[in-house]
Amino acid sequence: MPDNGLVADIKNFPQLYNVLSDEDKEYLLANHSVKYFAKNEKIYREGDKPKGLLCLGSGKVKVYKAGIGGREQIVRMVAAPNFLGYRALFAEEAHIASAEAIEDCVIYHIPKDVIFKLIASNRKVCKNILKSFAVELGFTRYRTVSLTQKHIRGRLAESLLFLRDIYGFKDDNITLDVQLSREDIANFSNMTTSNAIRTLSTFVNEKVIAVDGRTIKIVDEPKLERISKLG
Amino acid sequence: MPDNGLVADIKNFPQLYNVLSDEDKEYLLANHSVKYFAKNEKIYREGDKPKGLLCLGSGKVKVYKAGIGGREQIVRMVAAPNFLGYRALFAEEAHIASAEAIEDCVIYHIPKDVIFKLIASNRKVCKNILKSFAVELGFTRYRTVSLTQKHIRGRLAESLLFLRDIYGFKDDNITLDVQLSREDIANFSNMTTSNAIRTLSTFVNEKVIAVDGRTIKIVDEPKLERISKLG
DNA sequence: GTACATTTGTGTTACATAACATATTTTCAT
DNA sequence: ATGAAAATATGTTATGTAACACAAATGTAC
Repeated sequence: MPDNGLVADIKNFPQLYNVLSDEDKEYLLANHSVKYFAKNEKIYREGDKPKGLLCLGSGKVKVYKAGIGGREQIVRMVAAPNFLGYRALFAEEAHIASAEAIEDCVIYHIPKDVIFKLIASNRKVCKNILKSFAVELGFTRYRTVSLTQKHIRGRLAESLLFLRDIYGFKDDNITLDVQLSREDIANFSNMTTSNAIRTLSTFVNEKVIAVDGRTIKIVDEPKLERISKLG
Repeated sequence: MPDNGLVADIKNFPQLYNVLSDEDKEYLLANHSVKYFAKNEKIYREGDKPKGLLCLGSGKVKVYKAGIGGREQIVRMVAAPNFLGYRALFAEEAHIASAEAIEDCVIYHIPKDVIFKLIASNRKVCKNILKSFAVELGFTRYRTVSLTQKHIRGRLAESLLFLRDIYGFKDDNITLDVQLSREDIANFSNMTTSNAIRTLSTFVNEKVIAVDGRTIKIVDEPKLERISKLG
């Protein structure tokens, strides 16, 4: 059992469980499995065929694609609770990205036919999945524009703000509640690791952020927003 | 009436009409409207609230976002028949992109409550929309990686191949069945207009394509694929 | 505790591409 | 037809960032 404080129970996955009828709840409880993934463990790989719907119950996950020359691009950072790897399932294709735990994770696996039955019997399930898609497509399109058009400083600032939006702060309201390597930060911001390190240093010098190892504090949020906006 | 040879009838929109029960078909026929858009006419704008589901019955549409300094980025090229502007509807947000007809278009408009009723009463409608989302999210993620990582030649080659995939060839099996300005090609390929023009010229010199005004012929398809792959 | 691998940090160089300038051609309104 | 505006074409320069090289710090295995 991972020691992340959360009970490994699909009842804690509101997007799905909370909208079901009592009958469907029973059906779901009897027809899903719980899986644990350790930090750095791969959850699925590009090319794998999805066998069902994954729900991230607790932990954090990065979803990334191999680009030109093996350079990896992180296309999604996932916080719990959230659907995972569902694009390939509903497109009826193989996965076009890989997913890796960046913290110990609990994942609920719902077989393909089970989730399709639930979608058919419950309109809210369908609506929630549609909404997840719609929100994620919006995010992805937004990112396409900013990753291609913003300069390094703007891209990095934006990425830090996204990490804040996705994972939030620790109790001090300033420390990002996620630990990433410089390489991950670079792959999320479409830049080389060198440039991510260099630009983080610049931000520290400008007192926009504070860095201690992999711990990042956002010291001057308005300024970071400004850097992100300006591009 | 636009002279595009297609009958303006939602019965010709298979993703939706073909999967409905007789009862739902009647309901849909009685509860939708048909709209015509001339070439270059805006269909919706960033910030508009969607009032229903749009279905592109005939014609061609570009969907684009305003980027840094007003620089526009085409995020989707749409061929008929296809859903349009549905992301904002299901995300329950305003449009984050604009849509413009690049040819005369026929568009069916289905009010919000009508489409949600159809989704609730028919599992195939839901499945088709989920699939549209899944496919488009896949496309968008793929694009994010190639637009950020490929070099100019690779990006342009890939864009031309996407136009082939989306709109196909004319009867000669070589001429792309879509007419775009150099600026649109640039905005679809994430480069300046100058560089789009320059690189198209290079491709012509290398006998990969042939250009006559806005008409583009793909002369050496394998070579174009190679340029796209290499990046 | 030492050796080794990995991650982080910094300076330098090379290069792709945006920005700019300008010319030419096409389109369109009158 | 004619002038104005828009689109297309091409050369030059400036600049941001990747690539490379290397050093220091940190983590890990034995």
